[in-house]
Amino acid sequence: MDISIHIKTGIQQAFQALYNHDLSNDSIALQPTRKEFKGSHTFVTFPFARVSKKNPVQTAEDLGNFLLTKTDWLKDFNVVKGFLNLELADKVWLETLENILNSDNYGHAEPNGEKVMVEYSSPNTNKPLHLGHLRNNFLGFSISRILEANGYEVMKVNLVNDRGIHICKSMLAYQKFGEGETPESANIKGDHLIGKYYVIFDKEYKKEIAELVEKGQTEEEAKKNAPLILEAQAMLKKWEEGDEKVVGLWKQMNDWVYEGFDQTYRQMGVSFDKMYKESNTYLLGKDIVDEGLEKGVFYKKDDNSVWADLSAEKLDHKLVLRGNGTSVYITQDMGTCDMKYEDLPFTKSVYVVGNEQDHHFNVLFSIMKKLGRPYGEGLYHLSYGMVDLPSGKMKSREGTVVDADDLMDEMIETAAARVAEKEKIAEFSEEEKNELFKINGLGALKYFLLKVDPKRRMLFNPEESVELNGHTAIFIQYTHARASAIVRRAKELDANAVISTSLVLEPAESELIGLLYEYPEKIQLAAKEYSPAIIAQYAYDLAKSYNRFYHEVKIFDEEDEQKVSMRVALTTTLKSTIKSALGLLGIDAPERM
RNA sequence: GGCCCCGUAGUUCAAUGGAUAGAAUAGAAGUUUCCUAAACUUUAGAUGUAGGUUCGAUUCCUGCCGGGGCUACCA
Repeated sequence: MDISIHIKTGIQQAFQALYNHDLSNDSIALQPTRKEFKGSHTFVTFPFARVSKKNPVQTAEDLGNFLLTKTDWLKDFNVVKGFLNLELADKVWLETLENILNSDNYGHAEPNGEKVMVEYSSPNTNKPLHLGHLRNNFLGFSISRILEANGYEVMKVNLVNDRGIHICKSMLAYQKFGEGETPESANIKGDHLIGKYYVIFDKEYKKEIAELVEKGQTEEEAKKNAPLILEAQAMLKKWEEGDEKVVGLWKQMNDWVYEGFDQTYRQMGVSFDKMYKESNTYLLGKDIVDEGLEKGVFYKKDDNSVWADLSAEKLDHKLVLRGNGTSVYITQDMGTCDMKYEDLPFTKSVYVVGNEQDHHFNVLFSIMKKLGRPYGEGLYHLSYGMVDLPSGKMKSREGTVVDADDLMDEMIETAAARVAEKEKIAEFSEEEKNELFKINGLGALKYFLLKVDPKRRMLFNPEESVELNGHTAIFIQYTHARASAIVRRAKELDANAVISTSLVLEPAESELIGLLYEYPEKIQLAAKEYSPAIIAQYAYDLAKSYNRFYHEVKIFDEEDEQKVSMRVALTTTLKSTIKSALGLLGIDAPERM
């Protein structure tokens, strides 16, 4: 049972009794009391002065007195200006703590019957994943976990861009310069091998352009006339016609790439329930164009091209079918929308895609709504900003792209260097050590990328992210490990982790429970706002509060048996909530480190 | 040009329209070598700019300045 339910119901009753006014549940906003005042929950009365027809202070006094006399969960209250600060009775805290302890999946909602599809990752099969993909994958995976915790049935999907001219570029370069090389023979991951040939294509292509320019062509002409690009285009045409040789090569190279991706995804700790491939979806959507014409959502120009007029939404006019009857990107996306809905009749569909496509999704969603799709209102673009590095911007053309595999390896190495110097893990086996370093390194990476508001462009500092102190995953993981140590020791001592209701809470303890009570609400909020950043902040707040709590408790633990068991109960609770919060971010919480 | 996003301590990030704008890190001063931690305490330091809306604005609205993105019959 959530504490705030008590309070909200009480306030509703008070408004009914005092002012004969029905207050809706949604209009009651409670906020944590500032630490310089007594109390845990604060109700702001300014907005209700016109209902009570009294000044905010008097309103707060009246409410406080009503709650104190008519309910049994309030210990005391104080009023500062229009702020009503509530001090809850000890039994409320104790009940809460007991609930948390007895609940298997505290903070997780019951199934709500709604289905949601989350699409993320969206790699191209012509090159390996890079730093930007890391933010994408972590966001997508974390959002999926958060939605699940909120009771949604979630389907995670990945729409792979496995066809098109850029794929042909890699294929062509391989055909010309590959000499039958394979991932095994070259001893590199499949996706890296393909990426290598994509770079080779670009290099050779540039050479050809330079030659043509020297012969008098303009740069623009040269780009169009270079033999390599013409060959690549011819290859794409053959692929579309189903040419056996081309398709065979395509399949072969795709297999290599997918093998490489699998490895990368496993390392990231993300997974998908279904893979979609553009080679299967790129022809979808033409029937929707016809439908849109019938419904008057689209119109046809003289040259037969089909357009959507979205000028009313400030989105201008958008082409949805070329004059020659072939589709554009958005045609395919419209079709994919419907296809997804057939796979899972969702109420929400989340697209985790970079903010450079904000406009595209505005257009797509607007069209689907106009077409009257039942899921139209549930379409959501989880847009995120670019990730910068201290060294500067990433540019694929200039070879300054940070490879995801390399970065993850480096993170693990750095974490190993930091954690190993602590000499606290001397008794660990090599295997245990490596496992721990992996958990630390990848946790640090995930946490750092997730703690920032997704829509903001952010700076990723690898060094800072693996600090043992500060706002980092390792700090939180370490807190979890310490909590685990206390619980372990308590078990050895046969200390009973049951709460005695006669206990009086020390300030540090009630503060800690006060933090814990907010947990379900935080998750709820995060799901609504699609923000793992809030979960990250919360995990950190918990870990930090543990330091204060720990020092307070230490003073008592030899003399006062009861306080020891309270400490164990609190520690157990803290441990499981930290673990749960980290779990929502896709981060492991080690038992020992 | 039009449209969208972002501007908060030196730096990296917070803040459902609420109280004195929070953390972390770097800096300054002090205590300690005990707890699985070079830790703990104290201190200094910020809302780009000009208006507007209201009991109250980092938050909402308008102009300006700065950064980024989009504005393809590319995907």
